[in-house]
Amino acid sequence: MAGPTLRDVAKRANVSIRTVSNVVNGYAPVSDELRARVQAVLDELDYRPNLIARNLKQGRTGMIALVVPELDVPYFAELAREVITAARTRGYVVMIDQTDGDGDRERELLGRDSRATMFDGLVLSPLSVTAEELRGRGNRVPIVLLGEHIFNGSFPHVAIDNVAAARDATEHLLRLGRRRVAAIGDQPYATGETAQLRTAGYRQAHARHGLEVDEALIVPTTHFHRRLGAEAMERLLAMPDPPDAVFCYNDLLALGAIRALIRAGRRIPEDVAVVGLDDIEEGQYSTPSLTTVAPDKGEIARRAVDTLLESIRGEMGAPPEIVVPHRLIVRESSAGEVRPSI
Amino acid sequence: MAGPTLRDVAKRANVSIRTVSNVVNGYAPVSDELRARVQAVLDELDYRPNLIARNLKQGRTGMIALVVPELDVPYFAELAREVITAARTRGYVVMIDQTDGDGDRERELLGRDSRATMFDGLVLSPLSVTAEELRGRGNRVPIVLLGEHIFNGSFPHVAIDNVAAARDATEHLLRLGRRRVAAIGDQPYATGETAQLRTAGYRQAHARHGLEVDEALIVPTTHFHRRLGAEAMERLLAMPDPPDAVFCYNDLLALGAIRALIRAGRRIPEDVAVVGLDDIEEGQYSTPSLTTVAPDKGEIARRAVDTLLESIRGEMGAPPEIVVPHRLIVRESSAGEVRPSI
DNA sequence: TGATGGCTCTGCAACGATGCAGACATCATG
DNA sequence: CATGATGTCTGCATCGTTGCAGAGCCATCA
Repeated sequence: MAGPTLRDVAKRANVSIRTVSNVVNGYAPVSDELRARVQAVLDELDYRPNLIARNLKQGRTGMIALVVPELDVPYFAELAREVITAARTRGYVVMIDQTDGDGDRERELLGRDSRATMFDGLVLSPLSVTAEELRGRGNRVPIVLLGEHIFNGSFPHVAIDNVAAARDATEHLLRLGRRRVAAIGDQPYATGETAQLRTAGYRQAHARHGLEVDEALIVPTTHFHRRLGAEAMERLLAMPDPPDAVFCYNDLLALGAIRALIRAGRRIPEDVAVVGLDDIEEGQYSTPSLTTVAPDKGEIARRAVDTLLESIRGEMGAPPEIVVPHRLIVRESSAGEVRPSI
Repeated sequence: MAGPTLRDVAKRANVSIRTVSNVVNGYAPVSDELRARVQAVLDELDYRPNLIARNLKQGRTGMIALVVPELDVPYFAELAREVITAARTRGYVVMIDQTDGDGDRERELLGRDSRATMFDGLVLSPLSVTAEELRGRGNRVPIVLLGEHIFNGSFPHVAIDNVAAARDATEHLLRLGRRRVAAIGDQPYATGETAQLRTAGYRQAHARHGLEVDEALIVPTTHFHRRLGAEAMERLLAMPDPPDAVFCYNDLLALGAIRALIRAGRRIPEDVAVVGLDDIEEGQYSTPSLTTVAPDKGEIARRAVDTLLESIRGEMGAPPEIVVPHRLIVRESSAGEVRPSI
């Protein structure tokens, strides 16, 4: 199973190991004649460099790790794709791991037996691990954080402006004349910073329009999955004074909500308009297609990888807080007629 | 940046490097007193083993690579999740790469500069690379193939029975009384083996029911994406005698077809019943929810990883052809009333 | 002719860990 | 007391590669 090494090639070609290495890498000058002879033996034995040995010598692996909560959540799958692509164009490959939103698994990464040392850097989309934990564990692997946890400037960090994104989504609904706009996805507890930022944006939009927020219209969910979106929508529909629009904190919640609305016989957007956030491809083909706030995922991935590589090269000053643009994409789920404002 | 090595710890604790290694690994007996002293220094310096060096010495990395066409295609995302999970429980981590269905990128894997040698094994879901190419390149990394390319027994191989799966889907529609069942997704060219197997199953179902296949109802597509499913459906609807059911070769095509049907004002399943294949989560929440043939993805992943690990340990005889079970899941897109057979 | 420089090519050491064989001390046994 | 067994601990070699310093050799030039 084990292939030939530089030594095997050297012996067969009657040259030094070093010369074979030079031929393989094209580093030092080698006469054409000798190069041809060595190359012939390389071909004959089908030599492949042992990358592990090379990595040890050079102190780098050319691999970065991407850690996300769940790879089969479309947002993360689409993001992972972009990260892999961005890394590839920069000469890196990507190991992917999932934490299943399990804080212990996130912390494992920082522990003594973590495989993190095999990677030149780490892109982490954290759910529950805190900045203190990250800092405490004197981990030696450069890290870039993704997503929207609030980190106090200790780590480089790439995200959209969540407050603005939620405000844009909500204002879109208010401008359409909707006056009872619900919000699905708040997470009013320690690890729910992202959700709380979105709730803040939702409130800002109301404030800008001089409207009171009906607290009963803010429905928390423990996760951002389709089923929970559907359940939340059902609860909203059971209210005596149900909403005429709903802003869901991600597209999956929105697609679940749409499903519940259709099952309940409501028309979208005539009876209830729906807006999501993430712009997953599924939302383009759902019925109705989904209005959403689209983060620039390619840009998130590229900035994250670039920042990580800077950090790996030791070129980084203060950890940057990178804000990536987003934009509202209006589709059928909110494109219905505008009702007259009161 | 570089952390302390065994040598640093040994020097500080006044013991041999070897003893520190023994403490770290718990290999050889070390007296309690000495162990405690060494452990204290390990903690003090926050020693982390250099996994690359360990890998070099042991000749293995504990990493396998998973190569899929597109990670943001839900089927592959869900499969990747299962592979990562299966690998983790067996002590491995997973590097993921995408080929974008580009044959050259698949072949790169086998080339001289491939990073494949960094991994203990490779799970490959090939689109265009052939068995000959795989065999030709004397690659030394154990491989397991996923998906349904026909490989002539040279490589271990995990897949569902595509003919049976397609037959089950088609028969389901025929049993509902549908008589003009279309097929979307044939690929009548070299790299379309999977699609061709599904077409064969589609024909078998018709034969079993003593029905002729209307060749005009078989619509090929170059890829298995939503947009192409919608376009194919539009073409079918434009026919003078349009279908009353459609079997799509994967769920994305089916979801695209559903989208086109709704836009055209057709009722599902009353006017046209739809069946997909893959059982991606999205199909549970679409409107209507999607009848589909579900491969056991967890089993595919587990068998693939187990087979790969056997191969890595050199315990493999003839390369196994593993067939994983599938089952039909009936949902709204085909659950409408049964028409009387003619 | 001898010094100089450039071009090739080589051997040694090192990256940081582990396998192996053996050294040494201690203790029990005949 | 000699012997062997046992339990700890150590040093050397090694995994396959690359960095470094330098050894030859030839041509050039004064």
